[in-house]
Amino acid sequence: MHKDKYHHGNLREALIETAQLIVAAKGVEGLSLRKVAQQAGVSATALYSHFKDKRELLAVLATLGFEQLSARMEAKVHNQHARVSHETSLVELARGYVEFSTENTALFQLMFGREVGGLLDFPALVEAGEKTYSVMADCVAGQLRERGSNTSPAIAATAAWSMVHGLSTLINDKRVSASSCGVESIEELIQQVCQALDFSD
Amino acid sequence: MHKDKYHHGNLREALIETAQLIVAAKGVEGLSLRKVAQQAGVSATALYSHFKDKRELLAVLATLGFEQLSARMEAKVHNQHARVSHETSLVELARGYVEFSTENTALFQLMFGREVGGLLDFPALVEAGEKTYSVMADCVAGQLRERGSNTSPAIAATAAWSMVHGLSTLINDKRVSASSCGVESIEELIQQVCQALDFSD
DNA sequence: CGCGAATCTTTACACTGTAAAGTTGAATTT
DNA sequence: AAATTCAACTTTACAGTGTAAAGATTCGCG
Repeated sequence: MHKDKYHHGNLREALIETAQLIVAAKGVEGLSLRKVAQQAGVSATALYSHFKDKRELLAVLATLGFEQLSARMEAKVHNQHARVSHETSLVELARGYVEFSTENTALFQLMFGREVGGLLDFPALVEAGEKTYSVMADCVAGQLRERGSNTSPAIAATAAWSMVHGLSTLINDKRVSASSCGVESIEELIQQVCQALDFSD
Repeated sequence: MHKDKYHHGNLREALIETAQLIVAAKGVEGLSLRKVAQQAGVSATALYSHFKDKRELLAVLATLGFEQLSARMEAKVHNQHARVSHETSLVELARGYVEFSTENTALFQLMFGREVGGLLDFPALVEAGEKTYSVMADCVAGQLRERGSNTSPAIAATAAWSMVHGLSTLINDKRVSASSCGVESIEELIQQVCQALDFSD
């Protein structure tokens, strides 16, 4: 396919893929530039021709993560009417969010972790994050409209995002589980918690 | 006071204090054992007489953080009736939580960050985390009782914690702010968001 | 073809956590 | 009181990290 282009191939993409694999397998702290380089079959510092920093590589990974997350949530919301239940689309969106965070624990931690906190000087990353927010905000706004609520959409969106994000974090940190809440599954937990938020059906 | 005990003084406490200062000043990634040692006026590896690992030192910091956080929330809840407003104690508790997270950003990140995620094998840390949870759970349960709600206390506590924790995280990551939600202050934001949770007055 | 520039390698350095062995001095035993 | 033990601390050492600097290679363009 896309082999041996200029010098060795299109390194940049290869490095990103390798980095993604390492993060998924060993977590963020298991990612060293030298391992990425070695696993991509290239010299230790070759990376610096394509990325300014380790930070920049991480920023790219985080950006891709946000894009994945947005796509996941949108898919959930749009496919929602094909499902059995009469549940709210926010519940489905929340499921997408939580699922993403548990299926991609390390990436999720990277996206919201300390390293990215200081990475807000990467425009693409900021944009991807805002896109994620807007998916959530649109969903919430639609729901408010449907039920003729007069709550501020901005507040409601923030409340929803806070709750979904907090729940994801706490579940991943094993501080909360289905059994600790007396329900059968994470899916049910999400639905119940959304109900407490007064946003379910 | 407590100077020059055995060999050099009570190193353990001194190291902890130094580490706390460094974390507060430079963040978790700014903390290296060698800096701690140097700043405490001791050899680079002296630390290993009192801590097995860097992880263990971090676990201690996180534990102290949770204890601080619990105390802060409890104080807020108990002093609540002395305040002007007729607000719910959960709102006050949430303010305590968010305030703590913004006044101790780095520590908060440490407590819920990746390094601590893998630190659940420290019993004291686990216990301190559960204590924090129980403060929140008690507050929520009391409130449910007051208003004769039939929501499950476990679910309500999880919902409340999720929201408060998520909100803290998002504010600290600068993904949310008072102005982005169209309100004047963080205090007001918290109150509004709690209201959306259907837990305010 | 030749030249410039991008890509990649080599080498080097300061810094990290921590293992291992030596040193010290206080506490306990005899 | 002298000897011994043992925890606290230092020294030295090593492998691994990010990254700066300078050299080598090969691509694209004039």
